[in-house]
Amino acid sequence: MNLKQLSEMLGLSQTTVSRALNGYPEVNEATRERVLRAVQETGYRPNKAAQRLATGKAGSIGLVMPTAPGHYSDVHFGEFLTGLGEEAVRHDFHFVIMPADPDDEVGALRRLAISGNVDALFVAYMRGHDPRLPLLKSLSMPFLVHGRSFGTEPDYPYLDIDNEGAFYDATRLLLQLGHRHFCLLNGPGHLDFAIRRNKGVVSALAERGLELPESCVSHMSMTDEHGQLAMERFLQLPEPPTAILCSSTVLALGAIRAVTQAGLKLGEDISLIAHDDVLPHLKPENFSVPLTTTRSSLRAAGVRIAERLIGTVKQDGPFPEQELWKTELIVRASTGAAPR
Amino acid sequence: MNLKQLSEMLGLSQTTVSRALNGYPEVNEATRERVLRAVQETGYRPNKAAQRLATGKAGSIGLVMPTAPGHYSDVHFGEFLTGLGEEAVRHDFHFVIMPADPDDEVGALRRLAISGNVDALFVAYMRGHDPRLPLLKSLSMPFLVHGRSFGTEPDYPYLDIDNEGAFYDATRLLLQLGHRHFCLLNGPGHLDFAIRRNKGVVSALAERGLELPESCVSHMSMTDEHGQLAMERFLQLPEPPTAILCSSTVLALGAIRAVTQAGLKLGEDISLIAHDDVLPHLKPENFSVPLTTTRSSLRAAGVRIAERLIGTVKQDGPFPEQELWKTELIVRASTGAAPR
DNA sequence: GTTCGTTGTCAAAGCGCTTTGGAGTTTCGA
DNA sequence: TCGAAACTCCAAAGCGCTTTGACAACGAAC
Repeated sequence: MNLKQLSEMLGLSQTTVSRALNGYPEVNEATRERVLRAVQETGYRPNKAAQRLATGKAGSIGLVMPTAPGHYSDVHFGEFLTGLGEEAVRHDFHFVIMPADPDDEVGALRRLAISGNVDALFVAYMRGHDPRLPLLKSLSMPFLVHGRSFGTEPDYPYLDIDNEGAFYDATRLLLQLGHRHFCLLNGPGHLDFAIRRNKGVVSALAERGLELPESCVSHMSMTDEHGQLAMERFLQLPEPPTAILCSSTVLALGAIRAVTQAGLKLGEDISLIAHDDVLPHLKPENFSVPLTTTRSSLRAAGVRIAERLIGTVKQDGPFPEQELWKTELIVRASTGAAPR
Repeated sequence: MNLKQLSEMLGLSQTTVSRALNGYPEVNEATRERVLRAVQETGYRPNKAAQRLATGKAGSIGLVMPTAPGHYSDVHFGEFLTGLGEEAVRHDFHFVIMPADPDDEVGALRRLAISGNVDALFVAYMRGHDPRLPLLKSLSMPFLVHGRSFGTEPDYPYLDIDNEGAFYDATRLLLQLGHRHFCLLNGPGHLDFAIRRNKGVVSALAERGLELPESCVSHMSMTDEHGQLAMERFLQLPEPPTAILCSSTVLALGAIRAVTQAGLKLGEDISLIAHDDVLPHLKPENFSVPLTTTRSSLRAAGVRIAERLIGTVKQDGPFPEQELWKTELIVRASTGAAPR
């Protein structure tokens, strides 16, 4: 069933039917209702490709999903996507996901943009000096980035959390508890959030005249396995840490395993604060020793980003160009006074 | 830059340029190279919407993502998607993801199909008597389901793992170890895999004249929190279990927490076998007591499904209509002889 | 009675691509 | 030398929709 058939069936022109469907005023209410009823009965749905071709819009936002045989799927990605979807469904928007080799993200993004398949772009996993930013700016298509790109002028629309502040606050709390030996279990070093969290820790330590030696920082993709490995290494250090900052509850999972296996008690021998993205399957309050965390909901960020992006496409704006969300520091049992 | 501009630039007709690009034989090799070079230089990319309108195909597979404010994002979903993507990227296919209220999955699927946005459909999270199946069959669009639908004639293309066999084997192993009191920590009861795993356990027990009382089965969405709750309940039973079958390593995470907190030793006081989807962030060999599992890679299933689906669209087939993958039973330390 | 807005409708152009049905050139065997 | 068979290439139609510009029909205003 297409427009032509529908309009012939109704004895109307395609113009009138189209207008009736799209809420234009210059059509008789009786006619409009007749059309609407026919649509109900026939189950007619406009062909999106044709609609897009004619209008240039089709209610979709595009994103690139890095993927390759050895590439870890990221728990955080799914959670974020759910947030995006939660909002998108309210506006009858959909996503076009272009899988891409991690080495070719820029190319994939360009292809996606000029494929004419999407109205707006979303990018995440920002890196320092991210090469996608210049491309996005040159594209004349709405976009929004989740996170920021360290080292790039922040003159692009983004939504980020205050990673530096979160880890600054967390470190400060641990310092107040008397800790002096810190380790940072961070995400991949080229990612923006990792850079900023690092910075937060370093500057809090610097206020007390302390440093964060390179041997006390680990940069790895955020799986529990990596958490365990890194933690085991930390515990081998000549001066083992009593305080751990951790970029994800997933990493913490592994790290705590290493702590326990070393016969140490979390919250007593060693304190740990992790960043909590509020993953529904991994709640910090459910850890055997409940985790002190910096918290910010990844899903909520997804919802908000979809809201802004869709609003921009529909020109519902104006939206703030840039948003920086504060995190909450929630104290539970995994932090305690430094052992002496 | 569009076809018209490109062809004018080259002094050729649109026909010839189009044919040169799409590998048709009736074009001079020299001309083809000239076209290809121009494409390189200008960065021309055909408009997908137009392509789709003209051909009816556009290299995309569609799926519905259930999502709502209270709805759990599923770790398994992300992992599976990564698998799909891994294969799709090789064929320059992309996904169209339509988020939908969980109550309206059938409607969303229909809308997605007749939107003309996709060449093929994929569905998962199959339920018993799944209402999407009749729709799919009536749609005359290629589709593939992950899993099966209990109670429906299996006359549709699917890829599934042998859930019943897996849990039958697992139960049998535990029986051989002397266990007599079983509990099953299963996924949501309306889902097909949960039904079949239940069946596997029941039939293995029946061979020994044992039953699985309703109080010994839990049906919950697969989060570690639910795992803990259910396990706590099991441990309160007048006759507490010594053997646990568990539908996911995520559930196992919580269950083991409950076991430990109850002062019981995994692999001694209580044995547990979990199904392992090979989630990269949750490896059974890394649990404090390594987990005995039935294993089948979710990502591999994603790759295979994309392969079949894309092959069908491109008519590369023939592919087997139905595939049933065996799982592996891998024995680690979480299973041991029944305590007496 | 003519003129002028309104209102409701339509025919046709156009979005960027593929594909059908030729048509002009060469090539080659008879 | 000629006609048939390749080779190359092209003009135009068509995919299903939106949107522009025009046109009747109808009162209201002059």
